[in-house]
Amino acid sequence: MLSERQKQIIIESINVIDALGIQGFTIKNLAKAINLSEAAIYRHFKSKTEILCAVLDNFISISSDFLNSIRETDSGSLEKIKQIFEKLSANFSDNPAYVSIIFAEEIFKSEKMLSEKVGKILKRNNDVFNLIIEDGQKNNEIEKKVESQELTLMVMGAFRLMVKNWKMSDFSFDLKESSKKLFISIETLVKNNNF
Amino acid sequence: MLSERQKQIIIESINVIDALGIQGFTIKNLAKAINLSEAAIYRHFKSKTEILCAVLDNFISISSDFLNSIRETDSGSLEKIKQIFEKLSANFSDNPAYVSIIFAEEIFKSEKMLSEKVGKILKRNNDVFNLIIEDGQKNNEIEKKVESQELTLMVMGAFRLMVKNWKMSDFSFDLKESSKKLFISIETLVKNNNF
DNA sequence: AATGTAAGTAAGTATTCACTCACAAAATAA
DNA sequence: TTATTTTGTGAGTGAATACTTACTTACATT
Repeated sequence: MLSERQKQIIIESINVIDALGIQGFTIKNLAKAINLSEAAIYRHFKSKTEILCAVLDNFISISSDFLNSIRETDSGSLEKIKQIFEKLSANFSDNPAYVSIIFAEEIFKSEKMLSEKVGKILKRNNDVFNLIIEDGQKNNEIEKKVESQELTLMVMGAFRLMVKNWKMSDFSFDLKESSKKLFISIETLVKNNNF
Repeated sequence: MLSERQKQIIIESINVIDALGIQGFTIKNLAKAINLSEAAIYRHFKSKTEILCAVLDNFISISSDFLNSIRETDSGSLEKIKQIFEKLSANFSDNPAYVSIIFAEEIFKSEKMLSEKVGKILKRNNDVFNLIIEDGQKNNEIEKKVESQELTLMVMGAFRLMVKNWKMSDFSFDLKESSKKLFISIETLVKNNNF
């Protein structure tokens, strides 16, 4: 289990990366953010790589719980996608620093173990959407003229690009509102009307 | 104008960033890739930031020419999108290292000027797609139930995610084929059938 | 042949990096 | 109280960083 100090280090690491980029993520800057000596950091993590690893594991565990809880509900496929959009946009609005971590896979290129972990996150998210959409097609809820993998690309891709635009614009629009609007558009396009 | 040596430095910079990430993009590694001394680099660029700046300018000029040439043709909107998809996927297939640069906006966080430049690239690409889609809606070629900005998010977002997946999978599938498939799916969904 | 210049280098500079170590204070256990 | 463990620190380490300096070489122009 993670100690309180370790959790704090993870949170501040995300903040430092968000503010200064991966090049600004140094032990010195991290220690300054926590108001601790550099040496003290090493009482809680044995290396910088281990900190980055913990940052990713933290994200994996949070999003796993969330995705599983949605998959288990007995709502329809479109309703599930709507819930994912709502939850994710709410989370990012509350904690914008997370965006830097989640959409900047290149950050973790330094270590093979880290970039593999990121690859798995991306693949798992893809699989979750794909399963939901496949179910929707079987239930005649979602358009069947287009393969589920292509629909997944559009749904995930559009959401990711929206979040990226939000960040690049310095969070100048309401992400939750945009997210709602995007979902309605997606629903309009992919809903099966021939049934 | 850029000298031959400067062009070489730009190309090798892209290769180094692609291979080692932004953290591995050091003057030492760059010099090694060109087989030149570190000091010699500074005969051609006065700083590392200036090299990164040249890398971005190089990309801007290439893609500007390309996007403008497509916008000027008198093909339909969907045909234009198809051409963009074809051209981009062909370019990435020929020069995979470029993907690292174009989809890794975080690389350029170190300097404000660089990150602004990246923001402008993203916005311009968005505007190009948006204009094409708006035209298509006016001509009753593209579905009007969904706003053009939302369609733009889906088209650009899906394409970007496809390229990202390609890279994360170590280029394990044929990008040009996937791109073709994605376009057909998009066409199926957004084509106006009520006219 | 003499001169100017572009393009190169070896060997530095100062600074920053991740990380270590000897030791001290504080919390916990006996 | 005393002993032990946990958590902290200041002052280092060697390696790496971007960049500079003093100097050399290759070559074109006069």
